Amino acid sequence: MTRLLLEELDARGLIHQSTDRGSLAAWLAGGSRKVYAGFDPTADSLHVGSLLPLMLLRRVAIAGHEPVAVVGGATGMIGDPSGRSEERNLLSPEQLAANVAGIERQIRGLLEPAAGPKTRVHVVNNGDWMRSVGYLEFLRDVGKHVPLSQMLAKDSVKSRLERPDGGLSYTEFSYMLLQAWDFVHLSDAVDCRIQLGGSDQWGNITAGIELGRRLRGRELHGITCPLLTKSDGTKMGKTAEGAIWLDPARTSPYRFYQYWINLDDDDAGRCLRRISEVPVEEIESLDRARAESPAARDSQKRLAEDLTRLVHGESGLAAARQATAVFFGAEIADLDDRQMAEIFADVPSSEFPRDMVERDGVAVVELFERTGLSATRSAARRTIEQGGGYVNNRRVTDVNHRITAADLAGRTSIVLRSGKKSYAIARFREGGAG
RNA sequence: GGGGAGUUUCCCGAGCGGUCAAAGGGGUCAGACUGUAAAUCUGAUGGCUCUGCCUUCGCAGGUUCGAAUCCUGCACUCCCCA
Repeated sequence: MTRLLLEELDARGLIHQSTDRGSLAAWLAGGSRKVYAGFDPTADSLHVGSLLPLMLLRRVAIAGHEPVAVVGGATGMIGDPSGRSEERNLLSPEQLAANVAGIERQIRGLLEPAAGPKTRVHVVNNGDWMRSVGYLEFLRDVGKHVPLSQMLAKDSVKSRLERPDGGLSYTEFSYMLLQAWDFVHLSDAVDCRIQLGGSDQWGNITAGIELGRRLRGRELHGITCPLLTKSDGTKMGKTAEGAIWLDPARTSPYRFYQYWINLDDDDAGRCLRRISEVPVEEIESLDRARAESPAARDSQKRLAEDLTRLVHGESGLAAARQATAVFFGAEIADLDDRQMAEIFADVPSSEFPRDMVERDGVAVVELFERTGLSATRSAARRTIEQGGGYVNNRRVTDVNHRITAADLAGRTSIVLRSGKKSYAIARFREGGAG
């Protein structure tokens, strides 16, 4: 067993609120304990926003306890109103099942490597125990023990009721009962007595603790961590292009890596502590380095490296780094088509017939226009005349240059670039469409 | 119903017979600088088979060697008086 869980969480600023610290520590000290956190199946992949609870569970595993990840196949039918300003849209059961499956896979992939040989990783779906519970039964066995006054007093409920457009359906209102019952169920089933969550989960967690006491006379514990927001006030993991996902098919390892690289200095420090596994001592020295020479971006690099390796593995990190080198000017040569495809996964590509590059080839300006990199040939000409046109990352100096087979990187492709960051791939295939 | 003002290139906005693809600003795109940031500076900004050619100034027609600029009609917008 490495560092004690609570000490580690403290050192990383991960504890916002918790139930009685003394009994929490005593319970954890008694052996390998189960600790749970829940995940909403709102999509078939988790995104950066879910990294915080996920990493909390990894820390649980690393500290020698057993993480219990609950995927909300049942609660996802309802939608958690906590931290939301509007009523959620309901997902179809099919969609939900697909989401649950995708998320379960991701969670296992991240948690299992963190667990020692004797530590079990539990990934469960609350749909499995909720489905068989009847409505009347639930009202008698659970609802009866939850005072309405307590439910109404929760911030998540109050804030919604106080809104002028005053929306909170009975369905969403009931959400906390389901989550409370999850907690009690887990304490019955696997003796799980601790729940982790973001600070917006406090109300749901305490509801479960309360229910455990009333129904079972059992002491349950809860810890919330501060919500991770960016210094500019926007949500973590959201960019202009959309959310940053953990699924490489949705967000390539390169873009994932770049997201962390581009973080503001303050955010980088906070993320290192809260979601990376970089040791605290190292983070402190990175803090100092950042204060002295922010331009080096050591913190961002370390953060990006740690998280990309964790989520996408060593090969994903290598791909992200290679792509970074290429995107920041490294000449493109000796890359096979497969590597090209990986690096340029996010780049729009167009296909052309092979004979276009035979003999005299095509004019660069035409290719810039046909790939959509430039709106018109005139625009392409201007870009090149001003020194902003690149072929395989080598600046094009002659506006009248023609692309021939000799210019191809790899067997079939060529990488065009306009300015610093607009890329397009042109592929020339035997019989390829124009 | 009466009187007046207007419609310009992505946007705002100058132009009022040739030197107008059309000032200036914004935006955008390149370049330099820089921390893969912000700011700043420089250049470009209708199209093309590009030292030239073609198409643009609400729409249609007319005057003229020549029209975004003048005339006629039409459409739309705005303002003032009833």
